[in-house]
Amino acid sequence: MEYSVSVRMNEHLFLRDPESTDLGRRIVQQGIVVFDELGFEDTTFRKLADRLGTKEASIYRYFENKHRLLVYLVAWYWQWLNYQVIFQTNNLTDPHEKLERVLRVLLLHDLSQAANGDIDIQTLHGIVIREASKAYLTHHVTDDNRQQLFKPYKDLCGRIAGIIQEYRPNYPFARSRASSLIETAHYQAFFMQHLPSLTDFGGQQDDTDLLAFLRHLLFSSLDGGALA
Amino acid sequence: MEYSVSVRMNEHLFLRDPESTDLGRRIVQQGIVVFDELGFEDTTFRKLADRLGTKEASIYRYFENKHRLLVYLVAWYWQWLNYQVIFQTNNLTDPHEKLERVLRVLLLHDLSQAANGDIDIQTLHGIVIREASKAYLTHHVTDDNRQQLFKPYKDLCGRIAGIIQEYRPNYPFARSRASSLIETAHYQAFFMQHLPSLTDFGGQQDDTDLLAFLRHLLFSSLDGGALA
DNA sequence: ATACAAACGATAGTATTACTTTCTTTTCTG
DNA sequence: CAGAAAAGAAAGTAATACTATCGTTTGTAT
Repeated sequence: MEYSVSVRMNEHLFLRDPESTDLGRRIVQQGIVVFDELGFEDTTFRKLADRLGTKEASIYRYFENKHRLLVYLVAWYWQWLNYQVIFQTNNLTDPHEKLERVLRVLLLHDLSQAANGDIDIQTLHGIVIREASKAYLTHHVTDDNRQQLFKPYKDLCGRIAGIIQEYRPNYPFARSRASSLIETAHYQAFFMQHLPSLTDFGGQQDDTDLLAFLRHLLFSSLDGGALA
Repeated sequence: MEYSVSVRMNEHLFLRDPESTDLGRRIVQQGIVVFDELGFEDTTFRKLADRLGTKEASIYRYFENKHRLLVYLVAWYWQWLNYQVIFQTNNLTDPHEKLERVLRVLLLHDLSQAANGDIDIQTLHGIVIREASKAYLTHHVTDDNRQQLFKPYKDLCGRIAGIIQEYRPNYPFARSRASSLIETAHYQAFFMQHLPSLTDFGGQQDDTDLLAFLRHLLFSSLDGGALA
């Protein structure tokens, strides 16, 4: 069973394609490790270069700056996740069951073994939870958007919104419902770990309760009654 | 009618209380303007100092760094909002009506005139939408939390969760529901403005539809049926 | 009115960051 | 095996994120 995805990434996401060379792949792989260990703010290309036994200048040949590296990693994650959603819902007919699978994919349930080459999905998931919103919460979001940097995220939202429409054709907020589902899954996971009093599942390792919350929130909004 | 709130802010939020001096108040007031114009990343104390006709060193006497200034502004906003929720729901008995008011407060409906001294609430609201999550999405969130920097946010969530419990005593996710309500209100507003295809109210000025979405999402989750 | 402290202004200095440039050597490819 | 692409190495620059010191102003208590 080979899950390896080799989707082509948008050219604006890098200066030189990191998938094309050994150093490039190591930058991405160790980039994930360094972001995870130091956090986005404290990460520098210098530190990453030291860890790779190379020089800053070499990394700059692949990515304009660390923000672009983050955007690349996050985009890669969304593309991978979109693929997982396709894979897990393809053979299903019941939209309810499809949404159930989407929920599990978002929490990376049963996907840890879906290893992909040298990318550590679990660690990348953690980075997405803590750092992904910094990819778009910038002053230059409009320029970045014009360069299609967020297309993978939009594609994933679009796909989930499509399933929502299948499940309930008259629901008028499919896109917002999809994006809020993804976002809610992530910061609730963050709160659960770091600011537990903002959740009802404080300090748990297991995300069974988080899944229950998301499931109830999703289906009650779709099954529920009166819409303005 | 005087809305002016003079709540005491947590001492860990600053080095010297900015409310105690003229320069301090101007740092806060112009800090909002500069964060709004340049965004958090491109803001520096140097630029803020230039605009104030003072020096970096003077600002450092009030705030350890710009992250702390952001945390201060965001905390101020949550405190102010919490006060508004209290004010707007105090005389009400119907929890449904209370939640309706909460929704409107979150979107700053009918509050623009609730001016507060030299703080521009509308602009601060914009900063909270774009930058607030950077206050806690850091590597040092646990230390910051230990210093109670996020207490105002927690207090607001706690208050809203309390109203949710009043409305539906058996709902098991009141805290998560409250925090996800606040977060959803904010990034949907951000998406609406900057990444409209992630929402169903693309590019609108008016947030009537956003309010409708949030209302439906909230009440369907609370009025809805079966809970696991 | 004066004395004392607190606040502010002004200057300078440091380590680090976020790059860019250039040139040489290695590695890959046809 | 020739040429191109990639990587290594060294150096440099402007800006950032502070810290330290010291003199002057301003506010406050007596």
